[in-house]
Amino acid sequence: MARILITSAIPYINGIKHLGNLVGSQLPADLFARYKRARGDEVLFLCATDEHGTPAELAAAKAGKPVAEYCAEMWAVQDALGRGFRLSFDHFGRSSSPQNHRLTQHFAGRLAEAGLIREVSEKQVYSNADGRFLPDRYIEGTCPNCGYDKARGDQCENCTKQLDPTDLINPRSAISGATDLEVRETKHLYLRQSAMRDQLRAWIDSKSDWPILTTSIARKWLDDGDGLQDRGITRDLDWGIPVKKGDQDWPGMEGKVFYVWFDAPIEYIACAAEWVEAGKGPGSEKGWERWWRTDKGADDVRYVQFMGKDNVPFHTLSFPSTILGSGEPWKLVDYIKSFNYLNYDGGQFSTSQGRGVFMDQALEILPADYWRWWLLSHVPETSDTEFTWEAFQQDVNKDLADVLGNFVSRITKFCRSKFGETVPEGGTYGPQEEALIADLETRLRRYEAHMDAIEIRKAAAELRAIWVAGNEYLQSAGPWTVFKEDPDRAAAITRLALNLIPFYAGLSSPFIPDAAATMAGAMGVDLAWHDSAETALGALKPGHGFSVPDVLFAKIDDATREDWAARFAGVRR
RNA sequence: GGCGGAGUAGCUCAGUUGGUUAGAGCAGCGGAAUCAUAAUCCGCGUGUCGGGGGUUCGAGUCCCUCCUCCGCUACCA
Repeated sequence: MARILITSAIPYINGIKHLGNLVGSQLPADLFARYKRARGDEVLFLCATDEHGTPAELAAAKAGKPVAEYCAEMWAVQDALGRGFRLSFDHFGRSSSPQNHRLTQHFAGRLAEAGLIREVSEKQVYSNADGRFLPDRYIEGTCPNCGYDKARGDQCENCTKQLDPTDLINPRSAISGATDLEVRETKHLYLRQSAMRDQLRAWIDSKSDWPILTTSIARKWLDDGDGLQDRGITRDLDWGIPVKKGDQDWPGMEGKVFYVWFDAPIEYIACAAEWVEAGKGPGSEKGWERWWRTDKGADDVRYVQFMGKDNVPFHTLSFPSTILGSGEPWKLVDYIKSFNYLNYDGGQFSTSQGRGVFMDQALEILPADYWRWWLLSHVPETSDTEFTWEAFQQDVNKDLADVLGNFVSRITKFCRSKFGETVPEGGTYGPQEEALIADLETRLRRYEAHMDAIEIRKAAAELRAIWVAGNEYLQSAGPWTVFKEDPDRAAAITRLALNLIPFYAGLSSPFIPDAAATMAGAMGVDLAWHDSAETALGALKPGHGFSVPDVLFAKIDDATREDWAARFAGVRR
């Protein structure tokens, strides 16, 4: 039994995530976690909310709430939506947790002792009206290059020229519009990533099995320009983890907090501690260390991270710098699965424009399984991919309703009408059944291989082919015709077809857990993964009772699809 | 501008280290069947593999160049 640690990139606290966010990390991570658990591995699957930073403070202010209260509420919303999508986190934590405070401060202290932290005094724009320092992109003004009047302090969107906030003509706060800005001196801590460059490169180079998307981004940062740059890890904000060296104060850094990208990945570790302290893990207080400390039992753990491509630099460079730089035996990631973007009907999903489908809306209109199946079978693994309502309707109707749902319906109803609601007795499996079993055995091996390799689209295609094989068999065996001449033979065919349902339920459960549970329940068995088609297809014995389930997947009709397409069009540019 | 990714059938996408007639699903057309959610099964694919040039006995696959789209560009996260 292998031990697998799985983390999904942690979603930012600021608002409800759209389906593009979901499919880019949490959903594929959940698929893998469910699969590995089904195969009998010991899995710890963690996710959390990423709560710190300027956008959280601003969102809270907009909502008229203290930031801690706002984050607590949004955490509850995201937690509920995650459960709605059947995301099977062992724990859904918060980067603002006391555990993360302690660990983040611990890592900073270790890095300081190792000489990997330097203090930098720098000038930053302060807005008196807003009472806060402004990140470069929260400053707007006129571009000195092209005259565009909504240029941001880091870059002009119009002419793409990179800017410094002091370059802007008539600068103003993007938050309030205030022009009462001044440049102030402030002191910050920098993580000396440049000193870690060779160590990081050697580590990246050793990962020959990683996707090109992952390693190429990492190498670009290592080699671009002057090479890997040191990175500021503190901010002048109220909401965050106070800057400390372990449990000691950090002279000169009073009132400052760690940068969200410093503390967010550490939450992967802290989340395991939250899991234990919430009483969900092993009893001992330090039980989480057997997942995270190679000197305390984590040496046999395989750690797999899931994330969108925009997160790769932080997971291949910044977070490993933190871990390696600590000099302590923390578990490093073994495999990074990164994803491209899902586009929405010819453009991007857009939170700010309300364009696309958001997690809460998706669950309002359809059960989670529909979304899980479509999103996972179209997950943007090798390139960006496209969501359209027409494709969604067609694919879901065909795959779930026609191929899988109807298979369950046709055989259970056929059996009920000819033999009653028990697995029929009589006849034996012959050459047709042996051929089917052999075919399924081959397909099952391929399906497992794709799932093990986290080749999600290929796995989905193979699973679908396994469903199709049931219809092919039924069609060629034709029990409805055979029944008239040879009821015993029809009974054997029906018995095998009924046995496919629990088999399909197990194999399908990582993709469509609710329907899988319904299928197993209707057949009066526990949901289980079957390693062998031959064993699985003889599991239900003659006389075993079952019930005809309700329609597993109702079809989406054209009028409904058009209605949704109009409702979620949002505002186009 | 720099770096990275992508451009393959009407649509969404596969195409390992270059090797026989470039594949799958959907959509479309034809047929079979009638157990079933009018659901299934079988058959049918000449597409300038973004354009151009090159290497090679042979290129979707390697090299050069150009075009288009997307992402990142270190103070959004």
